[in-house]
Amino acid sequence: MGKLTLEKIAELTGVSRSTVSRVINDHPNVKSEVRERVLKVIAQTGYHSDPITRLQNNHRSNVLGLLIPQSTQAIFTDPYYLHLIQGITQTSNIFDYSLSLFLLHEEKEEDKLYPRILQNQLFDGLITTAIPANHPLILGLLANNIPFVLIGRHENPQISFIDVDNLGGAYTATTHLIRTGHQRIATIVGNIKNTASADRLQGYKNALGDRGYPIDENLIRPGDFTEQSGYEATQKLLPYQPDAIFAASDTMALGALRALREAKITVPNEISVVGFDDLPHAVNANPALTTIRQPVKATGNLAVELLLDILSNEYHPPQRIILPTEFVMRASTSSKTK
Amino acid sequence: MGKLTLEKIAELTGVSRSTVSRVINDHPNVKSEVRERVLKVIAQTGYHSDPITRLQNNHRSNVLGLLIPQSTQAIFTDPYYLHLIQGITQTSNIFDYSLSLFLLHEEKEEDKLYPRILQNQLFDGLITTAIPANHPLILGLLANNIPFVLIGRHENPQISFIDVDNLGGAYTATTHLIRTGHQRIATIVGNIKNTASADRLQGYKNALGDRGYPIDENLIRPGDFTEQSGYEATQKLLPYQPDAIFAASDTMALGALRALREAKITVPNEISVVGFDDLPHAVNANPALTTIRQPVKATGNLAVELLLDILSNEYHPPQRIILPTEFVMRASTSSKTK
DNA sequence: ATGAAAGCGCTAACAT
DNA sequence: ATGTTAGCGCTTTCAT
Repeated sequence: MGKLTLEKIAELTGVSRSTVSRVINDHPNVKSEVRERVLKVIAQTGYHSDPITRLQNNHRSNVLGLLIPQSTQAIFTDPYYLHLIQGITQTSNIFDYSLSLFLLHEEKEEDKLYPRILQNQLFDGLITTAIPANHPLILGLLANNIPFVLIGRHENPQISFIDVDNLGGAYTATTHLIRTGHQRIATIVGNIKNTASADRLQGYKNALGDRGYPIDENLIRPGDFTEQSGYEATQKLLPYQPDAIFAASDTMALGALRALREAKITVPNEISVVGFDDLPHAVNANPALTTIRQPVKATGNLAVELLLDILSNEYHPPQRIILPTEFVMRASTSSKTK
Repeated sequence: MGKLTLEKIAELTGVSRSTVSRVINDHPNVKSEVRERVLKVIAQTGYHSDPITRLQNNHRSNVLGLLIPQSTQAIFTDPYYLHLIQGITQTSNIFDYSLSLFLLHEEKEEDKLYPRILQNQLFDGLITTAIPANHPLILGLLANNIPFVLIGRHENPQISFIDVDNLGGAYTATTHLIRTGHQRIATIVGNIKNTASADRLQGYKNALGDRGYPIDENLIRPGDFTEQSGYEATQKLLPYQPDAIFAASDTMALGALRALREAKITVPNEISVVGFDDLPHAVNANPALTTIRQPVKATGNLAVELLLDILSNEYHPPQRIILPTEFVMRASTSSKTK
């Protein structure tokens, strides 16, 4: 038996290919009686139109791509991504899109993957994260007219993105530390390729500046969002005697707590620690972490909705969405003002 | 300017479409001088053949699908999958295939995803894990002639799979415990949907049986590969006074250690503990875990190679690959025979 | 409302 | 070695 094609269905129903095609695509111009007949034959035969040909003609695959430009190792060990991906997966499935996660074993494989992503039109739109501004992939996506949304802000006004208020969150955290009487507030910065890191650092600086506090470069240490980097940064901070540490992620804050524990420095009595994210491990930390909560899963949900919105509209002005953060006070901070 | 097509390239070069097509597909029958000219024009224009049309004609997308029928939550918190996926990603990239991971937010979304996977011919072959025998997806893959390999053995002789010697590994672990004088050897079983769990349990039983030891159902406890399940299973085992516990995964063994620590039972003096996997957290455990090492990453590597082999051969008898395990002795077991 | 026919961009069988 | 032609399965004008 030959493959079941639109043509066969047409033959069996006694109509033309065009009519069958119209039925499949929900075109209005089909007499309902004819539509019924066609649908019945389709059901009986178990016909499915060839997805590749449909893709060729309709430019719709019902697949969304997700690219996180990090090694799988880095992605899978970062609870932020876990939650983000969950949000993205959830909403994709709700809207009947498959999600396809492109994975890199090592970051340097980017060079091979990106051209493939740009060429392969096997997904309808792409979600991507943490890409440096003016990264070639971004330019390629724009040049090839591939619909995409970024997670993380971007200067380019043509680009739709969704981000959280990193600046405001960091500002709030730092201000709280100032208000509660801390004098030497240090910060551990995240991966600098990430705009979120830059924003959190800027929020920290703004808060200090607005209150007339000096910005001491010795109290600013680089990290890369890993626990280990928080640990090491803290060790390097200790000689400068900070009385508070604002870490740009909970995971790094956990590293800070470990370093302080080893140095026999009590938290929050001697040093207050604030994190960022409020992922589940923040509340399980010892002491439970004061942190800035960002809506990670909602970010993923909204990224998909935004992308689908772009896909469904012929005309789509770029959208820039910034989600708010919340300050969550737990046990790792105390007041020095009494 | 219109879209760059094969036809345009032909025109610009002064040859026919067929010739250009032959150049692109590395057909032998092209005079090398002509080939050069065509390639030059292609390079100059930046032409890329339409991937969708190529897919339609060649049935090759250079994309491999990966489906792990678990929630993203379960996948991302299981170090086994992390390593497996790394292996798969690595080899895919080496062979210039993109890897596309299909994700489920909740397991019940399977019903929606599977039909899409079966229809969408957007990948050349699929790798899948831990699927119960005669799962509808398996039947669908067979019925639709979609090339796939399973990670984990399967009865059906048409199916190619790659697995590790779970039976032998469990047998070795249990035999070692017997040889070192343990009398009441308990086991914590993994997720029963998984053939690996069944095999490890069977290996345990075989070892006991072969040495004339009784099989005591009280010493066999179900788990689901999570740390928590190992913890709970151990608590339920304690009343039956085991002197050794063989856990079907390191993660569950870690849970066992935690339960024993809380119960003030010393390992390995009072109870010996053996895990399975030898993922990095095994050696970092306290005490370091005696375990059965399985080559997780190699499993992923080989799964891809096997799949690519199937894709490249017109005739491909199903292959069944079983990788060996190794017994790794560390500090969580001791001898009772002195 | 329906059908005929052209077209999508490519491959491959068939000529020469 | 190269060109001509048909064909893939569908959508979409353009007729009627």
